[in-house]
Amino acid sequence: MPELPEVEVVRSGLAPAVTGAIVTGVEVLDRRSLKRHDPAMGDFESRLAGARIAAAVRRGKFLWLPIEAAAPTRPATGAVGALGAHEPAGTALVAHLGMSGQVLLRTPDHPGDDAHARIRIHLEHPEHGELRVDFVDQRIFGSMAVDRLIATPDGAAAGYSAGVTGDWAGFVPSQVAHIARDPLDPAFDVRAFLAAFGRRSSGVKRALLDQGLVSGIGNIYADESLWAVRLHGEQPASSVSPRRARELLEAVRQVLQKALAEGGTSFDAQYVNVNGASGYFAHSLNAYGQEGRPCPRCGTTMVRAPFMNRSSHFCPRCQRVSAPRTRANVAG
DNA sequence: ATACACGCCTGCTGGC
DNA sequence: TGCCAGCAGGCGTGTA
Repeated sequence: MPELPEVEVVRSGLAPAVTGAIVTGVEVLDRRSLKRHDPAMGDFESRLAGARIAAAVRRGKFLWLPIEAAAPTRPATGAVGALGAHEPAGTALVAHLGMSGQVLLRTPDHPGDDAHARIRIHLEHPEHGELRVDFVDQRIFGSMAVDRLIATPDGAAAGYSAGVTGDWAGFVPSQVAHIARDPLDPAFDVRAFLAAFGRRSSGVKRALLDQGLVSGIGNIYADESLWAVRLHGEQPASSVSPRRARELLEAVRQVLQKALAEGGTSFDAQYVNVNGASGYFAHSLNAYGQEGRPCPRCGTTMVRAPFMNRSSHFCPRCQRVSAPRTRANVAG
């Protein structure tokens, strides 16, 4: 369930069940799902055993659960607030769903019959009792890892956690540090984004998909956002005026928020929330997967074109590559 | 720093 | 029926 709305659906479903819970057991059924776990952190299972989960946080498509270890693993010298900007501040269980990952919340007696269950985490929650979190991932592009938390450069909360805050709030897993804030993050720097966007010579779609520039957007929501503002994905980002770039950003925000309100996009049972239920945004798609159908705006037949080893979907009439901005046509 | 090709995995679909 | 190419919502690395 890869893009921001789908990951947020998982985060919000997970949060009330796991916050405050203690890890009572970890089963790694396929170690390939630990490919992003740094062995220098120690054994994945024993790092988690006995830990208490403090929250569920998301930035872009990354999800993490800050944890308090069973026993202190660092000297209690100084308060958390006194930590230097680059000092480790605890750890987190990091999850990325890749292309086909699911995080399913279950009762402990749920049959473990998923063909692609890779990791099972057993929890004891003070109010909800025993729970099980199953990480299911057909293609194994996703992963789980225990990672150290490092301070955010801007000091702001590292990601979205629905207002739940703690000492971990200004800290991001080291493997997520290079990921830009997402467009729904209150600390998202619009001016910095517009400046960086305007310096890109590559097409606007490639720029939207660059998680180091702006996170959370994948192929579906890139196509939807570009359709909304009538931009062709191959239009060089540097040729788009700041005003148009701002409109694009606003379209991205609206598309993500609408998808989130509808529970995300599901095409099949592969993409579900923590209870295994599908979202409804697929019914609201205007561009993605609409090739051969009329453009909802102008009626022209929508097309699909190869793009970065996958596909772009757009209206050939509404969305055309325009001439680069020159001094002449900017002035005129 | 940015830009781009490629690899990582499994399973389904459509064409032959 | 069988086989195989092509396709799928993502990210990291290596190379210029």
